[in-house]
Amino acid sequence: MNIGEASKSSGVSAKMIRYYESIGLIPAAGRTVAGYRVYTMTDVQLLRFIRRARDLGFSVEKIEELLALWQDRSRQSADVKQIALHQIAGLEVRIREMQAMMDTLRHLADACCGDHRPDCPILADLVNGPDHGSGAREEDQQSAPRSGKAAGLQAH
Amino acid sequence: MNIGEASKSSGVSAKMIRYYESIGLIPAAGRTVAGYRVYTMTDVQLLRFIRRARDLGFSVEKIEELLALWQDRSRQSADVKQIALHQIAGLEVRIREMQAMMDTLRHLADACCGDHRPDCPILADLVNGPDHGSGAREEDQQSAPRSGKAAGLQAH
DNA sequence: TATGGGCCTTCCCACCGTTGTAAGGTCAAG
DNA sequence: CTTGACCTTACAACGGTGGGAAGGCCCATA
Repeated sequence: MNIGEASKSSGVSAKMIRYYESIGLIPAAGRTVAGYRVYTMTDVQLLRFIRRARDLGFSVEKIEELLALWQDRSRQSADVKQIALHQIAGLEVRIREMQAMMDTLRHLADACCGDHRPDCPILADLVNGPDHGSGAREEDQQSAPRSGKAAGLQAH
Repeated sequence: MNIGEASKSSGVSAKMIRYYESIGLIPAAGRTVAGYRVYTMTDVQLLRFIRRARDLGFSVEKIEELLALWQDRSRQSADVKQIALHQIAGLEVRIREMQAMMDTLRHLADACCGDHRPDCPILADLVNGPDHGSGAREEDQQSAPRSGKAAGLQAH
C-alpha cells in the first residue's frame, strides 16, 4: 500500500502521514527498494485512530497518550476517561470564551443600525472599550481574557 | 512615551506593538535621537482599538479593514456591521464545531465506566470510527469537518 | 566618574498543525 | 521512449505570540 492509498483509506493527507512519522507519533513505515513507504491495514487503522482523535479536537500530544493507552493492554479505562474529561473541560473553556465574544459582538451589531450613515456603535466600542458602552450589558462577562488568552481563536 | 509605557497604557505587549508596526498594521512610530520609539495618546488609542478587536476575536486582517473604516470619515455603518456579522458567523461555526466535538466526547465519556478495567468505549470509538458505536447518537452531527477544518482548535 | 539596573534596540527561534512548492526519482501504460 | 501520475526529500509559509541573546541608552546612586 502506497502512502497515497493509505491517505485515501485513512483520511489523513500524505503530507500529514509523513509529518506524524517525523515527529514519532507513528512508527516509521516500511520501504520498497525504491524508497516508497509501504503501509498495512494495521497502519491504516492507526491513522484512522489519529484522524478521529484530531476530529475530536485532541492535540497531537494528547493523541500520543491515547495511543500509548490503546496499545497498553493493561490500561484502565479510567485513564482514558480522564484524558477525555480534560479535553471536554478545555473545549468548554474555549467555547465559553468564544460565546462571550459572540454575545458582545451581537449586542454591538444589534445596536448598529447598519445604514449609510457613518455613526457606528461598533467602532465606538472598539475605540472606547467595553466600559463606555451606553449601559452596556457586559457585567455578566467575567473579565475577558486579559493576555494572550484570546490568541489562537481566529480561523486559520 | 516609551514603548513600555504605551504597552502598559494600551494593554498590548511591546513585542506585539513592534510586530504590528512591522506588518504595517500601525504606522511606524516616531523615534528619539537614540532610536527609541515614541508614542502619543493617539497612538495609544489606536493600540487600544486593536487590543479590543483582538479580544473580540477579529483577525489582524479584519482589524485592518476595521481600522480603514474607522479612519474613513465617509464610512457607512453598514460596512462595519457587515464585518461584525461576518465575524459572528465565523464564531458561530467554530463554536458549533467545538460543541459537536464536546457532545460526542461527553457521550463517550458517559459510556465509559472509568474504572480499573481495560474495556473503554472511548478507545473503541477512536479505533472504529463514529459509525460503529453501539447505536451512536451521531446522526445529528452533520459530517464532521473532513479536512483541516478542525485544525487550529487545540489550545496553543 | 563609575557602576549597576532597567529600559530600549534588532535579530532569530519556538510553538502547532497544515499546506505549498521545488527539484528530483519511479512506476505503469501507451 | 515518452508521458503523466505518483513518490521522495527539503524548505518556507501561515497566525499571533512569547522567549532570549547581544548590544546600546538613560538615570540614579555611590
